[in-house]
Amino acid sequence: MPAHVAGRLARPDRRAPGDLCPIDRTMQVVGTRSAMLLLREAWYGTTRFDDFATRVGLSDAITSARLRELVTAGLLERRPYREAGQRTRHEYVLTDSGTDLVPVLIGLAAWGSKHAPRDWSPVATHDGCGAEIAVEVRCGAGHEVAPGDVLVTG
Amino acid sequence: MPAHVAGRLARPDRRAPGDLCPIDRTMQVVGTRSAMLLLREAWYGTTRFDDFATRVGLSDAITSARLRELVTAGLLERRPYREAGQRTRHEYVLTDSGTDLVPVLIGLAAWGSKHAPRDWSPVATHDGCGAEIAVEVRCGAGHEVAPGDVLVTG
DNA sequence: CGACTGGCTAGGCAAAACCATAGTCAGCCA
DNA sequence: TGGCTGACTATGGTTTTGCCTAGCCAGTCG
Repeated sequence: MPAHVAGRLARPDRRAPGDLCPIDRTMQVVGTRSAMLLLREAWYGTTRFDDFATRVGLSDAITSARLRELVTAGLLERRPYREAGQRTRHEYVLTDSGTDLVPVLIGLAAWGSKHAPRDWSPVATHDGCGAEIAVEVRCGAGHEVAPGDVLVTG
Repeated sequence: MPAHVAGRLARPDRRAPGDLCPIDRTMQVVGTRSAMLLLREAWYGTTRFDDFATRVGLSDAITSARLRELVTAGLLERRPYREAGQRTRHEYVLTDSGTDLVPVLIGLAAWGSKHAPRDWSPVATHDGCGAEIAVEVRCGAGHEVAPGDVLVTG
């Protein structure tokens, strides 16, 4: 069931103005495989340049470029740290803005586990409680909302 | 707060095997701007080729290629229809698999509205109830789960 | 002092994503 | 019969994404 659409978006043959769509705007920032996977790693707690490159399987050049983009876009913070007897280095950690994207990561993972299965997928559970987690669409009144029960007003 | 990671994924310097990550697998299918925006349109109820191309602002060539990919990946269904006095045409509609991706679309839209604002963004509400909608991460026991309270076992 | 390591930067190149223009094809309408 | 429309396909070109190799720089270890 499709959503219901009202307002400027309702005419089926009219192009939505370029920067009107927030999905589009988000995809301009994190719409590459490398950006999403680096964010996944940051969510997993990876902070060091080499670990990002190795664990995601990206070249140094792409890792460097993408991390810098994510920092300037405000999803990651680059901050100095010093281990004992080591010189100052930088670590990359998720900002609040980056953390706001975690539900999207979980949604992508859930879709992949269900619709593009392999021998095996990681499982995400509620730490402590132990129950499996999922993303849900809910309204402010607490109802669970099906994709067909959404009204998009533009 | 990062997630907690257990199992094979836990060693910080070990590359996850290529097809291990379901986020990666999903991004291989819908990881382009054009694919996401075409899915958005399908969710909005668009079904006709020209409307997809016009409303998303894509060239015919990309629209054609991407729609075909989404059909073969099982996210859209292409089916014939006939209007009165017209010849048979094809329409593209979301499958159950494609509908499973709607929470991701809503999550991307929510992030864009909050962190990449413009003059104006569309608003998604619960049709009928009228309250604004959001994506939430919840466990099977019904708890709302923060990104830092997730345990990923791989 | 030189080697090694972590964290990059630079150069060259292939593949994918995208655009613009133009053409095709089927059937209905005049 | 010839034109129009919806839905494509084809061609040529640019930009982005990514890989690989190589090099750099700072500080620590031998």
